[in-house]
Amino acid sequence: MTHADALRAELARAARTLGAPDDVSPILERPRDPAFGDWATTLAMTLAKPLGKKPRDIAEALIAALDRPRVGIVSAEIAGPGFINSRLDPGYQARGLLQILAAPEQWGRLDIGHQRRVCVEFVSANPTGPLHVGHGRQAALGDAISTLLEWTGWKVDREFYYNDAGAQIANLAKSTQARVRELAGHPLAIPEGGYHGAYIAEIAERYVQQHPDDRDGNDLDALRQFAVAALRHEQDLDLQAFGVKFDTYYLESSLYTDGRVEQTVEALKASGHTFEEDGALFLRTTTFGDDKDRVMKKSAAKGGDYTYFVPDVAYHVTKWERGYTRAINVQGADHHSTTTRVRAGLQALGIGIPQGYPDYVLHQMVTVMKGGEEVKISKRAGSYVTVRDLIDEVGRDAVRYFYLMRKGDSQLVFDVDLARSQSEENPVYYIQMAHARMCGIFRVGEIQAATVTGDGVDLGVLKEPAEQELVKQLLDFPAMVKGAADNLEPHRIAGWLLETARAAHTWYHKHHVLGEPEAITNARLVLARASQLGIAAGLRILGLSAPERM
RNA sequence: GCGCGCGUAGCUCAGUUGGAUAGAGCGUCGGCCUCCGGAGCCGAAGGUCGCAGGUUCGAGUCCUGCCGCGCGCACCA
Repeated sequence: MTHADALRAELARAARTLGAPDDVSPILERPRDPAFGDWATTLAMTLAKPLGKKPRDIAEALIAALDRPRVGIVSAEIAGPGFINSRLDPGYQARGLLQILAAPEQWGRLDIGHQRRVCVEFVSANPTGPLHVGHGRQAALGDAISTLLEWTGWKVDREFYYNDAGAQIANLAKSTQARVRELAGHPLAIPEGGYHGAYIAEIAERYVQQHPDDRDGNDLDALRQFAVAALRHEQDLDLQAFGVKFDTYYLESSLYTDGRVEQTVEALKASGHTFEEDGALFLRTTTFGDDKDRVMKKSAAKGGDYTYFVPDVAYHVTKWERGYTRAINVQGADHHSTTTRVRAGLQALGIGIPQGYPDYVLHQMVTVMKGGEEVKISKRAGSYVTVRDLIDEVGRDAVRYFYLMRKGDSQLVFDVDLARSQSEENPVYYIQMAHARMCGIFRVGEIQAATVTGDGVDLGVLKEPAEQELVKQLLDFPAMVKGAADNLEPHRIAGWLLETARAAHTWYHKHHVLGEPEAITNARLVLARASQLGIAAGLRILGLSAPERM
């Protein structure tokens, strides 16, 4: 239980003595201006209507009813239309830091999920090329969202869905074939819609080395397997460089080989939500909110294949059957039309899957600028910037932070030159520097940081404004983690880290820890240790390193 | 045309679920190194929160209508 929880409970108790309903839930805010105090509540204003009294009168009665010493309040006053601004005893407030020192691994963790299982699917790139900057955003987002859910008590599996079946893979095989034949002296003939990137030619060269008996590239099946394996390996290396690990790789092709696609189609037919028209099989998705019905199986004239969303529905059935009561898919906004279709398919099956299943976190497009011009991302034309290009140029931590510092649903302009030139000025170094500085204090003072527990230390001496700001900022962490997890918005962590780093730098610059009177030094060592641990915790959620020196 | 997202400082973006005088980074300008790391600190300039209405004690935030940008709207994936 944090201090804010205790304060809310006390406010609610006081409110009930005035006749407020039992379920009253006071809202606490940090005032924008510290001059207003440490906490503000709008409780009196929200009670004005139900109690039929003026906000300021209610505020007065509330203050009188509060057991102030119990929650460390030293002063409370009414402001504006009915805010109650309260100030806390510095020592009382700072004692919250002891929670961080006592159990650093637990700090900021909550149990909302009760270890229920959730599947977070992200990246899921077709194995038809290396990962580009758009996949990078997904990798950073998906990984951070997964970690946030772990911190709030969910049992998370990170899953990568391989679209290793279908038309794009056929294109890949034929493109590789064209390159193999080029090596054998034939004119280059990349098929319509094929892949032109240089990496295809490299794969072709290796194919010929390992398949000397097929210099003319006649074995399309072997070409396909070879190319897919090569590109999966490439993508694995990209993810490794980015520090992202998956628990499960699910292959689309397996849905065909184990009969799940057929089973799903039969079940949908049996549900009565399908119909045939012009020789094609349709799912009546309009019943479930779609704006038109969708083809499931193409007519014989068009090849008779299933459209892509049919295996996608079968795939999501497996998520449900594998025990994930919650599923989150991180995807680019260009795929947003699929959400309606997949959900419609799952509803049509009528097997008890909840309506909003799965959740989607859609992120807007990433535009790449290089040399002052937009780089058009086209795998087929072979012009794009890969995740590994970025990592090589600005470093893993900076790339991750860059992706995560803004909300997913705003468009992201990734200016490669800027990211590179700013690498010295990048906020991530500012944050990591704050962490390193805190570590530096212990290094210089030759103090084992872990031995600082705060036992017997009077934290009431942390009275400087810069100290109190830093204390409040650190103690806000658990609430901020909860907000970020509830909304699946890791960028809130990035913002918190920046503010915390700023508060830490300011404090560090104004006040010394070592060489002060013993009582001061001891209290400030607690604050330094708590800052170091708090910043490290935030960095860890985003998948960034917390260096002890830079 | 329809659906989703976005429009906030010169640029890139936050804005704690409707709160008080709208913030940060970069850029620009001006200060600060005997001092636990200057990869830092302090300060200044810079805003019609796209436009117009509405809801209420109170709107950048919610509703409606416009304008602009992006992405979707296949028997492509």
